[in-house]
Amino acid sequence: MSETNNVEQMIKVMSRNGWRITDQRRLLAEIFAKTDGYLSPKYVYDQMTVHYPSVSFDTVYRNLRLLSEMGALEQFYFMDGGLKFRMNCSNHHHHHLICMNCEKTLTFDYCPMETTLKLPGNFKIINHRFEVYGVCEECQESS
Amino acid sequence: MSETNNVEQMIKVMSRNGWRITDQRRLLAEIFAKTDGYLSPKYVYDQMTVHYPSVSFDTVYRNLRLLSEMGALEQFYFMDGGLKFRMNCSNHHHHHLICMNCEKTLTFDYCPMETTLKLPGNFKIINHRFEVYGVCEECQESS
DNA sequence: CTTCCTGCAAATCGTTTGCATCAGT
DNA sequence: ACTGATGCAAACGATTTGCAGGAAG
Repeated sequence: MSETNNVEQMIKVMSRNGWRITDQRRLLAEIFAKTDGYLSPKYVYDQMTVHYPSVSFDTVYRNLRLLSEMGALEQFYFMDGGLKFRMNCSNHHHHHLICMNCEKTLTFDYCPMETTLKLPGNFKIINHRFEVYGVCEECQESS
Repeated sequence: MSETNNVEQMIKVMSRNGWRITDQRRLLAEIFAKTDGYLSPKYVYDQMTVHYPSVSFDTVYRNLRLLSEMGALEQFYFMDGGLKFRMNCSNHHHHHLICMNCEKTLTFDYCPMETTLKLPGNFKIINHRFEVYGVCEECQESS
């Protein structure tokens, strides 16, 4: 099944970059593999303590940062400025549709920069950000 | 001139909401009136200390927050998660083109949500965010 | 004169760092 | 055995809060 594949792929990325595969890192990979959507450091920490009560917050942070530096995770600041991480689907450009309640995240391919966009000034465009926020079907039902 | 108008308008908003007009708040209004673009709390604080060396950081924060709560300022988290404020042009929907060097900000009216946008899931759309980041003409020249 | 605003200091939150110990290779 | 990873505690930056004195209405 693909969850296991995702775990193995993340493990492989770490190995390839010369990292040691510790229990904490394997657990981290599993947590991200079984969730679609952005996770906060706190959520990841809470999940880890379930199976591994002695993990420390800084280990979570360290590994989250290292994993995003090597491209296995995507890093992202939410509308409220909070930092989140998710598995990287780096192979294609995309944007996100985010549930404001459960924070489940779906990707979609439409990109406003692909249209001929008339922008003011003579900026050299470098980057852009486009996200849609809403409430997903399940969260609408359960309210 | 319009800078003065903007100051008077912000002062009026504060008065109308039953706030006292202190020197610090007048100065705050002047700083925002003479700058287009997003300002960080630190920048605002530095500007205030120029004419008012004894202001404290928490007064700046308090007033920035109060001014955005009553709608005179717009609040915004940048790509790097940093908090910024700017005068509110609330009368029309718009998005921003932001210089990554000097952080000057231009507004533009194009909105990707106005097109017929095919999104996955059955989300109830509530909000969206679209920003373009680049380098403005002046900053391109001076590099 | 009353109430709100300010400035100080201290608290808080999220994140990072230094260091001694521990575990993967 | 060697080196990198962990956990602890402490540092850190950004923001918020409690409180006593000071200024706006």
